[in-house]
Amino acid sequence: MDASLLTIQPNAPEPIYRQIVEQLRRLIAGGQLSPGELLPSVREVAGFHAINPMTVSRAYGIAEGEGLLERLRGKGMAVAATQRAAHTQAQRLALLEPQLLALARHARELELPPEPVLRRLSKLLGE
Amino acid sequence: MDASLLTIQPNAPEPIYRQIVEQLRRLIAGGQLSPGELLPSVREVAGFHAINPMTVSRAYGIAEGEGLLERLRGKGMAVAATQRAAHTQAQRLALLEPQLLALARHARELELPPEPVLRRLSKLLGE
DNA sequence: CCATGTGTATCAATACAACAATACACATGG
DNA sequence: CCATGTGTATTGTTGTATTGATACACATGG
Repeated sequence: MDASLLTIQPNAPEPIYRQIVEQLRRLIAGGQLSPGELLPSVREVAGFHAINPMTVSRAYGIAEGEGLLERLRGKGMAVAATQRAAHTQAQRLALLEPQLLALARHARELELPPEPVLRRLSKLLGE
Repeated sequence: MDASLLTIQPNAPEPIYRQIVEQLRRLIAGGQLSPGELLPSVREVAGFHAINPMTVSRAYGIAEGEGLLERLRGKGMAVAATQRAAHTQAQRLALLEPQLLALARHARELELPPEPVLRRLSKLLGE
């Protein structure tokens, strides 16, 4: 894996370390990261995105605590072998559920009918 | 408007005062709150949701600064008369755009095809 | 052996959010 | 007039979170 695969937005309200964790979770579930695959080092990610190494370390530590990654002493962090190559579609969809719920709630507050929302999302998904 | 119309999640990562502002923005754009309509008082909202009055005041102040609300001295806060009764559908859809973009990006990281995502959202919107 | 590469423990600095307790200016309504 | 209702400025405190700088322990590989 290359450090450029990660997308970091330093100015987003969501903290950087959590952006990394969530992104790792999805990339692993989706199969873009395979079990055993070595991740870029803390310093490599930090240098590439101009952030602090400790911020990356924190993200890695949390991901390890969740069983997403495992430490290879002296080597670095790798995708945990206990992770399946890719989750089922239903499992992956479940990871989107909170976001889908929030979106539906906001659409209701905006009194938006389903169609235009679905149409717009459909367009964004097809790119 | 009743204080119960607002939904507050004290444990959410998003700060309370911003939850209120964003919610007001959508309720006004959607027309559930009409121009001139009086909002529940700071103390009323705070009491109902067991939060600090100053937190509500802060939200009201920001909403006023954005032109969503206006102060009626001695009365309280009301939906600004400059707000149209309801925005056009396109305007309201635009308020969802950031969320839709994030959702599309996450779906791509999960390697999810459009169909199941759209199907799930469709179900949530129709309730 | 030791230079080099891992991750990270530790401490500090900063910012932010929420709460609490007042006090104040203002308008309303009896 | 004045009790009561608005919102808000002020000050202080608390708790949490985020990021950063530094130094360290450890394993690898020549």
